[in-house]
Amino acid sequence: MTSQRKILVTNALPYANGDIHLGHLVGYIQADIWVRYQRMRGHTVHYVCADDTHGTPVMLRAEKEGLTPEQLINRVHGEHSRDFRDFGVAFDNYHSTHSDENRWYAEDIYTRLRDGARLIETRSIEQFYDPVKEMFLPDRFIKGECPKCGAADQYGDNCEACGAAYTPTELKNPFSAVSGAKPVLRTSEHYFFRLSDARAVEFLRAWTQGSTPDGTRRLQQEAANKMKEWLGEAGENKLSDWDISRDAPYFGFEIPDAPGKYFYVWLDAPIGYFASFRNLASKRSDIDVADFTEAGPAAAAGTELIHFIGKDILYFHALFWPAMLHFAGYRSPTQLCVNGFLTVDGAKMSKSRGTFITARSYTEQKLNPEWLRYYFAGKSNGTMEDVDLNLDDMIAKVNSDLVGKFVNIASRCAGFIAKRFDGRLGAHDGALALDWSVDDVAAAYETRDFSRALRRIMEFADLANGYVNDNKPWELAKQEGQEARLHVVCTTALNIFKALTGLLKPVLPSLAAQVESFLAIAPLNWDTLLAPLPAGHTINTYSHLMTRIERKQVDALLEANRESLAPAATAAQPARAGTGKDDKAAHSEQRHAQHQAHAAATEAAQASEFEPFISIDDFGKVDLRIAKIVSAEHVEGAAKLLRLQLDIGEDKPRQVFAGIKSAYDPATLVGRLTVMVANLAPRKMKFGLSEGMVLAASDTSGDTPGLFILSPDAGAQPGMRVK
RNA sequence: GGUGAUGUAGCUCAGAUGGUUAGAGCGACGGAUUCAUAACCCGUAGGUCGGCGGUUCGACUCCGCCCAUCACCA
Repeated sequence: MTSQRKILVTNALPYANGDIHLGHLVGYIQADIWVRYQRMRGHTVHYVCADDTHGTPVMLRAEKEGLTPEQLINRVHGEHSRDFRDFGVAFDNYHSTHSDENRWYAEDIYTRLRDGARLIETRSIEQFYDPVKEMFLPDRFIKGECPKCGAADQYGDNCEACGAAYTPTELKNPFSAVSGAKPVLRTSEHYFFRLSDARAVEFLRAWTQGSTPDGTRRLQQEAANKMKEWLGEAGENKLSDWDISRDAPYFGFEIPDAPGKYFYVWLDAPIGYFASFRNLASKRSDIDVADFTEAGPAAAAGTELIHFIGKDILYFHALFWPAMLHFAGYRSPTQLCVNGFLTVDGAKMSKSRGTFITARSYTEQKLNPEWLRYYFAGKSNGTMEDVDLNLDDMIAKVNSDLVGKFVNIASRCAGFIAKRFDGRLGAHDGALALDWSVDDVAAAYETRDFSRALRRIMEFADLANGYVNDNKPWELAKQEGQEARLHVVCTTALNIFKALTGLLKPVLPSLAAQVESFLAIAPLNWDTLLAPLPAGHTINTYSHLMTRIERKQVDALLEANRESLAPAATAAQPARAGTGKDDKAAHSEQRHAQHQAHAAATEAAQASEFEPFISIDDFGKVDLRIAKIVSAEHVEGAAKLLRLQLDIGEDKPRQVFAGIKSAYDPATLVGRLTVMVANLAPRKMKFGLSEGMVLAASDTSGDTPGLFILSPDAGAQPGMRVK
């Protein structure tokens, strides 16, 4: 650690479709803090990112807005750049995957994989094609009825009603979410990266479990375990080849020697790291790109490549990406730093609750970005655990730590220095040497356990306030002959304040800059932060460094992000027609932003209160019957199910599995009358055939617990039709 | 359904390799203080460490089962 490190740090590329929100910022802020810390230690860090611009969702969204994809991604690039800048996320370069550099790298890596490692092959696959729109449809753009449970309006990859996974070709009555047309099966030649090749599997097994040169794990323990799961035991081969091509029309790069075939967006997305870096190097004279990107030179130069990503895209960064690089002769990543998702007040971000908070709304509501940086840092411990944004906690934490403790030190001493000593500092109190052991703060920063770092730093802050309290400068100021002592006490407190500022600087760069200006000092680094300022040094006039968060500001923020139920309902409508915001999710359900956006869309659909009208004929299709519960019993091995035998006036009772175990003791159910759907398609379950469904009420939002089955009034008989 | 993670005071979280009365910050309450945007300082109360069982002289810490939450996979 004594020698100077040379590190290329990247953040996951946000997709050029949609705003940056607080969920994104968790990972960016963590990376930015780490980068700033490394620089304070004197290491060389190049910190790059870019917009991820390719793929069907961007193409369709641009079309919908009447723009070319280039126009759309240019606009979004501006928005994203500004959002990151506002939150102090200071990339050296923020580029785009739709760039010459990226095309060059994508083609180079591809051809090396094809001609060198011979890991590319083509295969014919059958895929749904939209004859109206004249394009092949990604899984998420095909909807239909679930082949397992028959639920309507399900996506092409899995059913949200029963959770079943399947391929789009298994859907019943499929339709294109783009045009509504009935898709037809068409054969197309696709290009595959042969991840299942023994060389790739062997390489990944070693790579994922490996360590960085200084001995830390390349992947966090949890991530490494997950990879073991995906890779399987030695000898096993659980990886399948990766389809890296898409047919025209597609917004992306055409594959060399393959007219009409385009690189799948996830092929060129991580390559964007290199593209952005190369673009940076083209503007600077001090960077040798090969030292960071090519296997031989990188090893010789001892450079590091560190990716900060969300756990949703671990798969891409721990399997495809390192394998692509390695077998194309590029250097593979040194380390992956994986962060969890953001929840707000313990729940997924929600548009109806206003907790799907965009970066822009945060700054527009005049909240201080460093509040959020401090709070996120306090919740970051270097693991893949989800981070919860508890708004009340954030208010308390920021107000108490930053304003009450930290800023207060300067605030309570600066006046004396200005008024009594003309802004000149005195001697430092020998009784309070700044011989703090900041090594554990350093170690905490290094391992991205920012929460631990902040705890230690706040202990130092308590020390300072205790010192001021014990020495009572306000009394010294009134006493004859205590001028010198007053001078020492206030100077010492400000020296402590300076040290604290240095320690907090990676987290609070803007506040630190204000303090550096106030104290009239050069930018703080790790080696200078503890040294007391020399006696006689003149500081500037103190002005308030940070205000408190007020509850009403947070409420206004939530209000600004809240989608009322009415718009949420209308938003859900076009989603059914396939032109709504679910487009976003189509890019890849694995993606962080999309993942959360999709969760919000789902939630919005649920919050939409009622489904659109159906006709009486539609209702007539549902055969509801009064059923008598003949028997009820637990099902061995099932967590939620009860096995019911229901008499509906037929020869023999129907067997139905009902997910009501949590709410009902089987013994109390026997003999009861309830209502069942008698013509629901039978469903084969692990425990046997389920021949219907009993009706039960519950609050789908989960706010009100409980599950309540229906009962008819007295007099109803088993088998009676309900309508 | 499978796999993994998590479950510690009202809230947010710490608690190496098992060992006397389980910690911090915030909040609450009481006191002190007035330099500081009611901040700061001192103190008090609060937890059967998700539940049950096991291993052990001894478990929050190890093992098993169960419950809850979350994630991934199917």
